[in-house]
Amino acid sequence: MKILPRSFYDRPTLVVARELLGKRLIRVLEGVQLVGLITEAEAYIGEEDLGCHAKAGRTKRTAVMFGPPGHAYVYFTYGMHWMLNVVTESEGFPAAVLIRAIEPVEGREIIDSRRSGKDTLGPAKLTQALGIDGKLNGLDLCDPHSGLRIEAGPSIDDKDVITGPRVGLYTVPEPWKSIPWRFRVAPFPKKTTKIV
DNA sequence: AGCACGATGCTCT
DNA sequence: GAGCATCGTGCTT
Repeated sequence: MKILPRSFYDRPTLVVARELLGKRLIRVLEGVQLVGLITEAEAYIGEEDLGCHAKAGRTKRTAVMFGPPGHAYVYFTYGMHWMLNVVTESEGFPAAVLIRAIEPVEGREIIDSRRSGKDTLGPAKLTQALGIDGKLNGLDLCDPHSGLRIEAGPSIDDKDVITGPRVGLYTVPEPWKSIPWRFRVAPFPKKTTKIV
């Protein structure tokens, strides 16, 4: 119900990436609401960041990142995968947060069937699970009637947040390759620790 | 459990 | 024409 306002996104990208953890990602697909809690995100910040698509400047593909905050930047890669990002910072400054993983909390049956019972921990996995593709590029996430939007969710304590280098930037030079702009919620323990 | 690899097409040089 | 902000499979330990 509490949709995140545009001011949430109009802030430093690292702050937005951290605070997106635990938020409710809502996708309305064929009239059914699917919801996942965001559990992993990465920041891509400006033309100086050589891991960010905006390093190439303003192109047809990166135009959305240069636009106003609170919109979806959805792009296609590896010949088969869609990636979901949310645009951050003021209009004119290209930056975004890649959503890398969700934990399904609503519409699980549909999500599971779209994933053939497999997990949603991975940027291409969650877009497949929620039916997100290039048609949603540029969509306003702050519009309560959008088929894709983000609402407030459970707060995540700092002690449960793990940071580290962004994933998959094999040929990106330092310091961008290793800079710790990845944020994820510590995995829920599968087993209680064995006491001897 | 961990690594290597192929799939597959769009974007920018 | 090269390079991808990846995933699933299949093979090795």
